[in-house]
Amino acid sequence: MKNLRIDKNIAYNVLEFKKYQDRQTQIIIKSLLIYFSYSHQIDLFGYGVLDPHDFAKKMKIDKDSLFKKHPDPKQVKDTPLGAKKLYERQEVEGCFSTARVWDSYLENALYVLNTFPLYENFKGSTLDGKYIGIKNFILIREVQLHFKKTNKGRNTKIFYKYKLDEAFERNLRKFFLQTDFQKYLQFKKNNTEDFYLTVCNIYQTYRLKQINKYYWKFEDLLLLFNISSDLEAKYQKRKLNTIFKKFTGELSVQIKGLQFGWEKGKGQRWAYVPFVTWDQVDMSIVKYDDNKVLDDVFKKDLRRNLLEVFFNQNNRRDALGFLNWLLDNKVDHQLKVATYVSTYSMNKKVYKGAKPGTMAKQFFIKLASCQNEKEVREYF
DNA sequence: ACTGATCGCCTGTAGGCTAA
DNA sequence: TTAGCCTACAGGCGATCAGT
Repeated sequence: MKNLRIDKNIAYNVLEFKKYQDRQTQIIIKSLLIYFSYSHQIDLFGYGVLDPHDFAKKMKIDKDSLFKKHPDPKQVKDTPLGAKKLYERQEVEGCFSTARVWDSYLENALYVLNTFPLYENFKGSTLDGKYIGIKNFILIREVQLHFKKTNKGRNTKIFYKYKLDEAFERNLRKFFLQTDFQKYLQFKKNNTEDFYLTVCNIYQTYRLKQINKYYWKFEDLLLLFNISSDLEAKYQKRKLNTIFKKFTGELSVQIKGLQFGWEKGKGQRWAYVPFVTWDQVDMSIVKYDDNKVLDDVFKKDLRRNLLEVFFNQNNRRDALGFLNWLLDNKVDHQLKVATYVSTYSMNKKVYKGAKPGTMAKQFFIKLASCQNEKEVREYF
């Protein structure tokens, strides 16, 4: 799993996540969003299933810390009933009822994600004046807790299902940031994953504009790395330098010529304005990379949409059935072409100038000529 | 077989000191 | 101020053992 596409909002708003209670909760929330993006990308049969054990393993989180009881769950804080009544109800009705208190670290994180929107400030102007505003966006719409008895009724296995917000899902398709999942996990170990996302975001956004330098505010970086504001400035700078050093070492392959440095601000005695630069990238390479990624996105999108159609026609979701259905051009041909065309139109920015209907027909003819699953995978 | 608890090792980090 | 070196300490992780 090399390339992971995530919603750019996550990178633009890394500092926003700091408002979510404690560090552990922030880690879980961010990991959930990454995990959702990851699942959305790879899982053809993805219904938004969250198995806590798999989640912990993939995201390298200690599973005990997920099930541990949160000292100050948001649901308890929010209730007008008071904590005592809330827990009494759970006691009476059982924890597998609507009276359940979502008070483990994981469930609290899910609760927070579902009830606590991110905000974005914006400004604009009209003919006769200016305005500023705040808008919110939420990332998941719905969370369900599923439970079933296992081990002859002795244990209860739980897992969750979630529904992503439409806008979030759309962003995963169109407005995304490319990251390296392994690198993300690696930086998470040192609590520098936020900065990793930020750097990726800056690089990918600015290189398109042919800009190869970006300045930060010193204070913002301190906040990002949880560096105490009481510390003497030179020590703060030293900490930042050790982090910079690590990043240049780790990312020299991905970002050619990556370098961090300091400049003097206006009238400052010492250099305290941090910046990052990288080698200017040839635009033709950028375009080629982008097209490759977008083509990949389109195909995944198409696969997902075709699967929906297959499900609606046959009311089952088995992989083999789907494959056979795909390869047989006699079945639902019109539907398949229509699906191709509608998926295409959602991605049309990339493919403008071509005729989707013709492309669709050619696509399915070539698909039908595949001999086995391996060939299908290579082509599609 | 599966789960939970504990222990100790290892790694990464903070912070002090010094030389340049 | 910066860079390098050193030490003390905390948190993460795997190994091991005990209980169901």
